[in-house]
Amino acid sequence: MGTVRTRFAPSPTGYLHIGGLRTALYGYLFAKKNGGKFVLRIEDTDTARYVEGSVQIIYDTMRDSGVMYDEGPDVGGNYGPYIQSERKDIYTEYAKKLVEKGGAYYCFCTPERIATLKDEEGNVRYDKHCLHLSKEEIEEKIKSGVPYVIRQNIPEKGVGSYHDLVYGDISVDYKDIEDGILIKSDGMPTYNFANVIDDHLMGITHVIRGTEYLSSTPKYNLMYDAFGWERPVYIHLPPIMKDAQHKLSKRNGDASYEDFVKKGYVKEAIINYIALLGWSPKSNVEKMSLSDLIENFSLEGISKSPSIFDETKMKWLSGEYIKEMDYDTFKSHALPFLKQSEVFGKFDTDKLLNLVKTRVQIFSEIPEKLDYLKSLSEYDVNLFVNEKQKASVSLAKEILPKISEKLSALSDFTNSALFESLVSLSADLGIKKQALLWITRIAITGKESTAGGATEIAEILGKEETLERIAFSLNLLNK
RNA sequence: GGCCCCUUGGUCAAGCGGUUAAGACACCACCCUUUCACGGUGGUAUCAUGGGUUCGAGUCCCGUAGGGGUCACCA
Repeated sequence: MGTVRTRFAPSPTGYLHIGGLRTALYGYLFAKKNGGKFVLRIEDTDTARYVEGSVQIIYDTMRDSGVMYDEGPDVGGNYGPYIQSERKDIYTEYAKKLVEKGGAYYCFCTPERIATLKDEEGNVRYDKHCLHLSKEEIEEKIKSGVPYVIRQNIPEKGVGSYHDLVYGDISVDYKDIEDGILIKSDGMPTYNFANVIDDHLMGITHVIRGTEYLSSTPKYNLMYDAFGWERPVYIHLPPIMKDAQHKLSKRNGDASYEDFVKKGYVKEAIINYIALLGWSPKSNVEKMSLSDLIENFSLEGISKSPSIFDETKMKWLSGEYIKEMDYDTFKSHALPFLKQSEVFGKFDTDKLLNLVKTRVQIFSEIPEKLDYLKSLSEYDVNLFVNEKQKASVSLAKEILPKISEKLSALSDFTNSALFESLVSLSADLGIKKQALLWITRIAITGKESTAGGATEIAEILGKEETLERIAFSLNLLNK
C-alpha cells in the first residue's frame, strides 16, 4: 500500500459537532501516525441543507483545535477541487461510465409512481422498473426532456461482505439494499455516489466515518468493484451519546467545540477528552497532547459500543491542563474571563489570578471564585464559630481589636509578612494560630470558604481595606 | 417491523479461556493544610440474562432482553 490518506468529509449544515470533530481527529491521528496525509473535503451536494457560513466554521474549528488538514478547499492540494459542488462534471462523467458498466441505470419514474410502491409499513422500495428500458427508449426520453435520476443497480442475489477494522466482518444481503439514487434529477450526486468517486479520485486509503455507514458500505463496494478500483480500508466509529438513548447533537442543544471554548475549557483538554471517548490508549496515561495522541494512537483501542459524553471528566482534564500551564499562558487565557468579574481592576490582576490558578477547572469559573472579594456586607457572625479550629464569636470579639492593632503597625503588607506577624500574635495571645487566622479570614470576607487564605486575601485587599473590613466586622459583632 | 451492530461499576474503560476483574472521572473517608482548592492515602461500586462448550468463561457458541444504526432525489 502507498501513502496513507484519510479524509474528513463534513457537510456544511451549520456547525461542527463533537462527534464530527472526533471523527476528524481520528482521521488526523491515523494519518499522522502513519506518516500520511489528512484531507478535508466539503460535501455540499445537498443544496437545500446548506447553511451560510458553516464552511468557515469547519475551517476555523479544525485550525483552532489543531486537527489540521494537509489538503482542503482553503489550503489546496493535488486532488482538488475539494468541494463537491465544484466537481459536478466529474460525477456526471463517472455516472455515465457506471451505467455503461451495468452498475447503474437511468430511471424516469415519477415521484407519484414511486409512492405507489409503499409497503404496509410505509417503506418504499424501488422495483427496478426502469432497469429494463431499451437503449432507444432511454435516449428518446432524455432527448424529450423527461426528468430522470441515475440509480445504482444492486444485484438481486448475493451477499456483500467486507472487513471493517473496528467491527470485523460485516455481511449484508443484497436483497436488503435498494437501488439507491446516485445522481439526482437536478444533476447533483448523492452522498452515496460522490463519496465513492471522490474517495477513489483523491486516493483515500482509509475511510474513517461513523457507524451509520456500516450497513450501507456493501453498496459502495459494489461501485468500487464495478469500476475495477481497489476498495479502501474501512474504519467505522461508534457514536458519542448524550445519554444511553440519545446521540450528542446540536439539535438537542448540546454543546459544540466552540461552545466549550466559550465556556472556558482548555482547548487541548477538549481534544484530549474526545480522543478518549471511544478509544483507549495502551498505557494508562490519559492526559495527552495532540502529539502524544499521534504517537499513541492505534486502531485496536477503538471500541465498538457508543460512549456517553461526560462533561465532568472533560472538566477535570481541563483543570489538569490549567494546573500545568505556566503562569503567562494561563494569564493570557484567563484574562478575558477575569475581566467579567466585578473585582477586576479593583485589585492586583496577577495576585487575583494566582489565587485562582489551582482552583478552577475551566476559565469561566474565575469570576465566581473571586466574587467574595467584591465587598464586605452584613453576614452571620456565627461564621466565626469553628470548633475544629477552636474559634468562636467571643474569641473573635476579643482578639479582632488586637489583630487590627497589630496589622496597622505593619509596614510590609505581604502575604509572608502578614502570616509571620499574625502567627507571632497568636503565640503572644496563647491561642491556636488556626483560630486566629480563621477569625481574620472571616472578618475580612464574611464567607465560610474562600479561594485563598487570610493573609493572601489581606495582601490583595491592602492595608487600608483590610483594616476597614476588620472594623466593620467588629462593629457587626458588637451590635 | 426487516437488516446491520453493540452490551464490564453512575461515566470513560483495561481485559483477548485460568487475574484478588486494571486504571481514570465522580462519590465517600482520612492525612496534609491558613478556610476552600491543590497534593497524598484508602474505600464503596461492574462482567444484562438464560442455556451450552470446556477441567475452567467477562472472554467461545446459541437463545432472550435492552440499546444504537439503517431502510430519503440527507449526509
